[in-house]
This record gives sequence, C-alpha cells and structure tokens, in this order.
Amino acid sequence: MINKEEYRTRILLTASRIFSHYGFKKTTMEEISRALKKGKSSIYYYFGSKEEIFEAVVLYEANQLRTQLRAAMKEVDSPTDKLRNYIFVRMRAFEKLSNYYNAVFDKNLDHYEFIEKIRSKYDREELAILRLLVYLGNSRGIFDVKDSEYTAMAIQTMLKGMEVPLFWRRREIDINNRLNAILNLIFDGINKRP
Amino acid sequence: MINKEEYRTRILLTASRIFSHYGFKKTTMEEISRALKKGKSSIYYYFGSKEEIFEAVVLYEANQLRTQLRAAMKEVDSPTDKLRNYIFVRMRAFEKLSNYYNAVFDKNLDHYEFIEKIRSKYDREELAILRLLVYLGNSRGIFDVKDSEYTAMAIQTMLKGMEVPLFWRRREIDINNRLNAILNLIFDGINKRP
DNA sequence: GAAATTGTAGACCAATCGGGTCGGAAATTC
DNA sequence: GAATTTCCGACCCGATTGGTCTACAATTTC
Repeated sequence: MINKEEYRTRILLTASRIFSHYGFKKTTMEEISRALKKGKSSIYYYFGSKEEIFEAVVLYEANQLRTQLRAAMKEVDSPTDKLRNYIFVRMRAFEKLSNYYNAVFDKNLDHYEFIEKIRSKYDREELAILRLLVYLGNSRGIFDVKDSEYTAMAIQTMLKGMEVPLFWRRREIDINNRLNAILNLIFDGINKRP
Repeated sequence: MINKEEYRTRILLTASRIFSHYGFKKTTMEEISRALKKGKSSIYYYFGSKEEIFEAVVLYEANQLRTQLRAAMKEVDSPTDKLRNYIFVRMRAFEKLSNYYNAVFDKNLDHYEFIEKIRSKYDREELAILRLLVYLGNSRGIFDVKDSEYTAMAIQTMLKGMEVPLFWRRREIDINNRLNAILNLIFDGINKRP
C-alpha cells in the first residue's frame, strides 16, 4: 500500500459493496476485513469505527450519484430529456441504495442525524437543478410554467413521494411503470399544449 | 388459520424470501416472525428450529425449480430448444439461490450434509433429463452422439463448472455471455455437421 | 358452559457474536 | 538498526439471538 488515503478508499469501496447488500447492521467488521484479506483490527488503523466507515461510504455514494446525474444530463440537450434522464438516474440510484436506508431506519437513530444532514444538503442541490431545468425549458419555449421555484419544488415532492414505497415495500415489477407514469404526468402537465 | 400445514407454508414462503436475500446466518427468527406479524415463539409452534425452516425452504425451492424446468422444456418442441431452455432456467435459478449457498458454506457444516443429500438426488434427476434430451435429439437425427449417458454427464459437468464462479465470485456482466458461450460450445460440438 | 385443544406471546436464559482495544510482531523507512 | 508505519491475534464485554417455558387467549369438543 502506497499511502493511507488510498487504502482508506479501498476499504470504503469494499465496505460499500457489502453494506449495499446487507445493510449497516448485518454487515460485520470481520466480513469487511475478510473481503480485504486483512485482520479485523487492521481496519481500525484506517477508520475509527464501523460508523465512520459507513459515513464515508454514504458521502462517497452521494458524490458518485452527483457525478452520474451530471453525466446523464450532459448526455442530452433538450430540457425535457435532461429532466427525464435526471429522474431516471435518480430513482435508479435510490432503488439501489434502499438497503442503506433499511439499515439506518432499523433502530439506530444515531446515524439518522448524519444522514439527514447529507440529505438536506442534497435536497437543496436537487432543487437548484430542477429549478434550472424548468427555467431552461421555459425560456426555450418548451415548458410553460409561471413560477420555476415552486414548480421545481412540486417535482421534487413527487420524486420524494416515489421513494417511500420504494424503500418500505418490495415491488420489482411496477417501478418502471410508475416512473414512466410520473414522467408522463410531469410532462403532460408541463408541456405547452400545441 | 384453517390448518397447521397451511400456516407452515406461509412461514416457509416468508422465510424463503428473507433467507434468499440475507442468507441463513444473517436471517434472524425475530425477523421472520416480525414479517409474519407474529411473536417469535409462535413460530416454534410450527417449526422445531431455524434449521428446520431452512430445510423446508430448500426442499420447497428444489421442487419449485423442478416445476420451472418442466415448464420451460414443455414450452418448446425441438430437443435443441428444450436443452437451451433447460440450461437457461437452471443457471438463472442457481444464480438466484447463490445466497443460500453463501449461507451454507459459511461455516456450519451441519447443513452441508443435508444440502448434499438433496443435491445428489437432484443431480440424478438432472442426468436423467439430459440423457433423455440427448437421446431424443439423437433419434430425431438432430444430434449425433455415440453415447447418450456419457454425453449427458459431460454436459452436466459443464453446468456444474459454471456454478463455481457464479457462487464464489461476483460478476454481473458476463454471466449471459458465458451462458451463451457454453450453449454454443455444446451445440457446435453436438450438432450434426451438414 | 366446562374441559380440552390449539394457538400466541412475553419473560427469560445460555451461548455466541461482534465492535472495539491492546500489546506487540512484521514490514518499511530512514 | 532504530524509528515508524502497518498489521494482527487475543481478549473484553455488552448486545444479539436461537430456543424454552409458562401463562393465557381463542377455539373446539363434549
């Protein structure tokens, strides 16, 4: 290992994989260390606690998501497509991350606060993006909304609404359908009628 | 609940879902009972132990697989397609069941024996099916093999070979490719050259 | 409607698990 | 070869968990 930071990242990536599958509680330090072919105590040389690893993972995943979203939006040009891509990538990501949430909401309210902090920061970012997209579409004459701010908030509310059944109940089939329905709703309510 | 057997099945189905996700060890009785909205001790009225539930689940899944395989083979007519369908369904099933195996191989060699018993019985069934398919294709003039028995065994060996990386390493991407490669290999080596 | 049976669950127990510590052994650096 | 960095086996101790037991609903039987 060349330096400490690099190894921290390696641990983080491994832990992330296991966390995302089993959730926080069911993932053991022994497991993480075994996957890294290291002794359990060695991990403690790089991270102070299991929670610390978890926080690092969440932070990492948040940045990861940010990058993905940026890429997905860059991929297309029209505000419609940008918004569509944004929503798809976002929901897919949350779907994948549902195990983290299961873990967090399990009992330990300690993490809850931490997650909420990241969450609220992320919410603000998201709102800004949505606002921009709505504004952009509006000024290009594709959308027709009075107030970008509140429309953006409304969209965000819908997205948040979709998270709940995603995390708390297990449906595999209709996620895509529901996503498309949401998208149709948004666009049919937002597109300028010809 | 009308009768005991029916409730046993309900428990079994619920447990199956949780086992398949978390594996034997990480699944707790409390979890199973909570999912059933029952007290933990109530479960022990229907099953003697966690292992007993696990065994019932494995048995159930084995029968499930049997049914699926039968259906997949009935779906098509030519021996080629039957064999192709058989292999696809089989490998997909094993992929899904990998968590059970992870659980079993974890440490507890107690289960190992039980699983091996089911396994060997299943292996014999599988061999019979493969033998029949090869024989069928042969007699229809589609295949051209000398010895159905040994050819069937060879195919089974290949299938078993595919299980290993499936369970022990985590690849998502190339499973399909490898499956197709295996199929091509089997058929190109088996089809009568025109 | 009493008695027996079937089903449920809370309190509890013993064993194991698992996060975390510590002292010191390897390995690496200087 | 001393100092520093990295690693780990052994241990600690509180939490978890499979399983038991008893009391007690609910239902069925008589």
